Amino acid sequence: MNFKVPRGTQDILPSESWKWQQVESIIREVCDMYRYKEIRTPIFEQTEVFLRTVGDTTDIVTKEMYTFTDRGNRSMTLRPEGTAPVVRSFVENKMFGYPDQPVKLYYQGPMFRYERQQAGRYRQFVQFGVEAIGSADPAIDVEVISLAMEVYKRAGLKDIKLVLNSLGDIESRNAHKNALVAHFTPSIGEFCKDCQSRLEKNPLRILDCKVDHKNPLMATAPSLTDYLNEESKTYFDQVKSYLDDVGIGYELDPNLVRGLDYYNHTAFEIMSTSDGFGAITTLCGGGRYNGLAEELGGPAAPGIGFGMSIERLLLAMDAEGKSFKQESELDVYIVTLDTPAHRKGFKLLNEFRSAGIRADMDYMDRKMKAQMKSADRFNAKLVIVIGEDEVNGNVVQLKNMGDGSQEQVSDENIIETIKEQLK
RNA sequence: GCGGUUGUGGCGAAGUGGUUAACGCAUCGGAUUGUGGUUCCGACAUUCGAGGGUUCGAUUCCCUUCAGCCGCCCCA
Repeated sequence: MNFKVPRGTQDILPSESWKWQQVESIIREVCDMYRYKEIRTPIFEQTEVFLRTVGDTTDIVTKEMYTFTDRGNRSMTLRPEGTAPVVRSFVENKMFGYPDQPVKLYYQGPMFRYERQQAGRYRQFVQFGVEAIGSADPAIDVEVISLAMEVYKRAGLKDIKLVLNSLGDIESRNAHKNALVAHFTPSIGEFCKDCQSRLEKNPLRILDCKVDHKNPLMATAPSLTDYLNEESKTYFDQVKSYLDDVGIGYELDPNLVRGLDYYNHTAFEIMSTSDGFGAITTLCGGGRYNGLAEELGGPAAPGIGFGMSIERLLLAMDAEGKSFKQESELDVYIVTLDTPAHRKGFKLLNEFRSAGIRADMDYMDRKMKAQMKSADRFNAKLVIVIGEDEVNGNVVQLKNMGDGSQEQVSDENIIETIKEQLK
């Protein structure tokens, strides 16, 4: 029997995991800079949390959730996204009563969606996200966007663009939705079957259909922008001018729709424009969700946030030929020639590590030459050679791998000498 | 969920209905009895994703299944 990782999941091996750690430290630094604090919520929630918020007609809920019944006969779901759990926690822990408002949180961890895998899409993926809850200031929409852009900037990405839209408030959105349905219903038969189901589920999506885009009804369809009421329009204008103020460029896309029901007003995506990227170019998606806290049983608390996939960030870096630099793995590699030397080396090894020196040695009983090759492969700065003479003389040979120089050092002085050479 | 495509050693990659499954990289050993990144020599797949079938015989043909990749729906 051969075991494999479940479809759509992956092992992140040491050859990759160090890159993840680099991204994670960028995330921590940027969030610290913006004063966002980490929150860690469970990996599964009561199914109802997602049904009520994400929307029971959305694809996520209807066909992508990992839902199971636990032994207490409760319906649980592996989280498909991060916002609903965070807002659930906000309400449950009464964060609306915290003195420092808005509450600014970030999270990072695996999300689960049962989808067919393709480039940049997995069934378990890691999402980093941010939520600012409690403020309806358009400036904080821009703070959140700016935070995301800063992460990409520090990762070295250049080929990215911000795409922006306003979904308006509930009133505007419903007015527009009704107009769309009225516009398309008489002739929906001319459209593809995807569009026919979109008419029911999410009529806005008909507008960016790849199959029917040349249908004349598309050009004459009511635009969401025209249906924004005064308040929504004003809010959107303010977001745009704050973006201008901080010098973040954007592209307006009146057809930009998010796949979760809880969004209103600001909606945005950050996409890769790099060649050689697959069909999935969205690196980050987010928006405003006023009303979500109430939906989860809390007081009215406006919020905005985004989610970004670490996998896609790494993919975008590859597509742009960007890479983190790998540091030297080792300060010292200990080469030993026989059993007594191996024992002495092992003892020294432990002393080195206690002294804060990164050290390792051979455990495969390899010949000296092979041990030297290992030291080279690990990019060790120094090598210590121990043979019969060194054991008897209470000394070691200390070799600098950079310039090839070598000196004999007594056992008592070895740690001090190494630290000196590592400076 | 739908369509297309691929699956040979740690990695990359040839190949054929027939008895030894190229080659390259990596690894290990030796040339050099205690010193790395070069060179030379040697070793390294009872096995060709898994299961079944056809056949005297299949890694090569057929079926099923699993997985990867690309795309659709949708999304991070």
